[in-house]
Amino acid sequence: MAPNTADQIIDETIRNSGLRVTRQRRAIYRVLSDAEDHPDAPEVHKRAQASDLKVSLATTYRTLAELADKGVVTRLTLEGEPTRFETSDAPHHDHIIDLESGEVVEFLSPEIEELQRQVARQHGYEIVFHRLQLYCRKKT
Amino acid sequence: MAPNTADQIIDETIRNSGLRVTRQRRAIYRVLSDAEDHPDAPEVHKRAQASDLKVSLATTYRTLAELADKGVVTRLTLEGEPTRFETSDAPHHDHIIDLESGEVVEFLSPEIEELQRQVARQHGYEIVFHRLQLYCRKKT
DNA sequence: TTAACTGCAAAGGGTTTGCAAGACG
DNA sequence: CGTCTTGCAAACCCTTTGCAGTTAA
Repeated sequence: MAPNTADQIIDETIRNSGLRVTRQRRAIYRVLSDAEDHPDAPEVHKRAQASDLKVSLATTYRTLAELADKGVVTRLTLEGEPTRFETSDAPHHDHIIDLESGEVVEFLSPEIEELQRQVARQHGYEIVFHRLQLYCRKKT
Repeated sequence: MAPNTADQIIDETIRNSGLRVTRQRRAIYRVLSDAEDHPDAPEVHKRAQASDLKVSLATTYRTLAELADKGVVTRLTLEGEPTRFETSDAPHHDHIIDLESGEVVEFLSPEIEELQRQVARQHGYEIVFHRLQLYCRKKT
């Protein structure tokens, strides 16, 4: 029977990735699940603290790295700032970064994705993953 | 009268960016000028040493940062590795990263560029700069 | 001459790791 | 219970910085 509550889904996600389910990992993954934005590791740590449990910063880094390696979480590496994280459950998307506010907007462009595949193919490659970031300012 | 030797062009480039021309900066910029690949700062330092002159690592970092801020040099920020550098004199291009060998291949796609502009516009933005990286493996 | 630049060595910031104690399965 | 995980603190790596001496213009 399929899991039905958010918590069950979280546990399942962690377990399916081959890791033991611990309170710390649950708390960390939930932070990303709930996040509207794209927090970095210290920020995830801070939010995880806000729950009942005490999670160390080391465990936060370790867990984020593990989950990212398992593909359950995605690293967002921006120019000149610490790595941010997001869950991988949303469909694939890329990012617009507002240079003034730092806000990050997600977008999806199947046309660009297709052209990327073509470009890669022309060079004898196939894409494993890609990063597309548009550093923008609000149009006047 | 326009500069005619490679060395004169290098000096001109540095001077035009508003910086004094020093032997260190000349050596550092020349390393990037000559590079076929995309070296990081310690590698640029190592190559600059290979010339006559002794350049410190601190100066290498400082110079690369200055030249990047002036737009003469471009930072290449890849996933999980130190920042690499390239001169900005080549026309704009994006990068394919070979995950096996670490090799970086440059490519150009006006179609993708145009689609990017459209996407940004749809979200009320205009692009200041962008990064597109295709992490690939050789097609079998 | 004098403001800009360099080298050195020490500091910094983000991230990782060794180890002993604790918890999941 | 055995193994995986955690917390702590120390270590790490890449990069930046303060300062005294040097150099381009």
